[in-house]
Amino acid sequence: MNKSKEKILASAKELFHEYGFQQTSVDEILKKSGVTKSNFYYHFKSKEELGLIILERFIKQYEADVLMKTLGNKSLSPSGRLVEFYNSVKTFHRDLQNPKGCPFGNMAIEMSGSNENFREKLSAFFNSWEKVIEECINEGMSTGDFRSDLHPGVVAQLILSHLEGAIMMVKTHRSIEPLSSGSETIMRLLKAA
Amino acid sequence: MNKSKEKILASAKELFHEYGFQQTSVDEILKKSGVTKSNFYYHFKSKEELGLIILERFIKQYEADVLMKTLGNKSLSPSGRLVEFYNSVKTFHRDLQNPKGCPFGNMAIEMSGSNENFREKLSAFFNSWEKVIEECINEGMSTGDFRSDLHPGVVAQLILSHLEGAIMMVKTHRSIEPLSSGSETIMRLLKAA
DNA sequence: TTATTAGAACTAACCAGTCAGTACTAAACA
DNA sequence: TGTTTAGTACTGACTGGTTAGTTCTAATAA
Repeated sequence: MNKSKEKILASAKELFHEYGFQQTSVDEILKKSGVTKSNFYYHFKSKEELGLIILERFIKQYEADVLMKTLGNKSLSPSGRLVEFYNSVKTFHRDLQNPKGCPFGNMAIEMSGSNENFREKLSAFFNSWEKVIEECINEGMSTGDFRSDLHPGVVAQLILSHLEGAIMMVKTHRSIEPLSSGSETIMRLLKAA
Repeated sequence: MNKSKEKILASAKELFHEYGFQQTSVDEILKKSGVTKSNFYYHFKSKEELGLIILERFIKQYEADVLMKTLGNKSLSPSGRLVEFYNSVKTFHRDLQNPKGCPFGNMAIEMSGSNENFREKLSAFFNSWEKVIEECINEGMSTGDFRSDLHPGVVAQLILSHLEGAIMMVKTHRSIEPLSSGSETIMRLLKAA
């Protein structure tokens, strides 16, 4: 059931990632999904509502499919988890013919200045993402995986900031290099002496 | 002379930074600058041409007013230059009531996927920015300011990626903290043992 | 004279969003 | 059994407004 609604969600998710929220018109979503405009407004009260629903879904999916399976994988060592996390991010961005950037980072830059609903959701998600990294770093400092002369929270913040910036560079230079070489350097800088 | 042209350039520069290129209409630029539409198209053949000219000007201004005066200030030690650079970036973003993000990073995310002219200019600028950082790091490794067990180019790339990501976080969280604490951590990680 | 500016009317495409009405299904009723 | 009712999903035509860009005439400044 709700075949049209799911088609809209799937098409819009792709278009928002590739072109951004504001640069994607409702008509383009309609064209891609093959749904009529009136049906669209039967399922969603506005384009903004659709965008927020897609963002929420994407966050939940990312937490379950990426964060929990890499940074939260307790069967690996803390440094092994971080490496796995970087690998999955690299795979996500390398598989694209022309890199579309981080869905969350793109939206944060595009929407934070003009829409508080998007900004608040993204700010909260970045915080929780940071927390997941922090836990991994904290454990790695105990086990001796990582140097322990820094605050885990500060290191986690640095890792996430760097990741978002590196993905921006991947998109701008059309090359995976800034992410792969940057993540390797982060791993080296974090190694215990 | 060219009073109208300069007014257009100044108004559009601010609007592009605050709302982005695509989200700023020509009519809004006209309203802010007090120039008529026919006059606008007398000076610029299109909105895209205006955007590219503003980007070029902004790059040159940034290289002269920020990069050369901080990272290129040979009267300071290499680590002193890097600290000065971070200070000037922090000041730029802290002075804003609500942070608008990095003009170059914003534009890179907004335009890289849809306009090759913007993407190429931004990619080239990020490369040259990286080179300026690399020179400072390289010299700092010789003087003993920085640890020298890493390639200066790779470190420079990491610094720039992190900076852009941190500014994204400043914009999203509406707080300067990710940038100030991140830059401090970078300085610590780079210190010679 | 030549460069610049003003003004206003215009186009064609696009924008988000609305509307009255249709089609189908399934349960409730009599 | 046949009839009513209700909810869900859907449609095509439409509205009012905005977009970048054009075309004209006429005034003003260097």
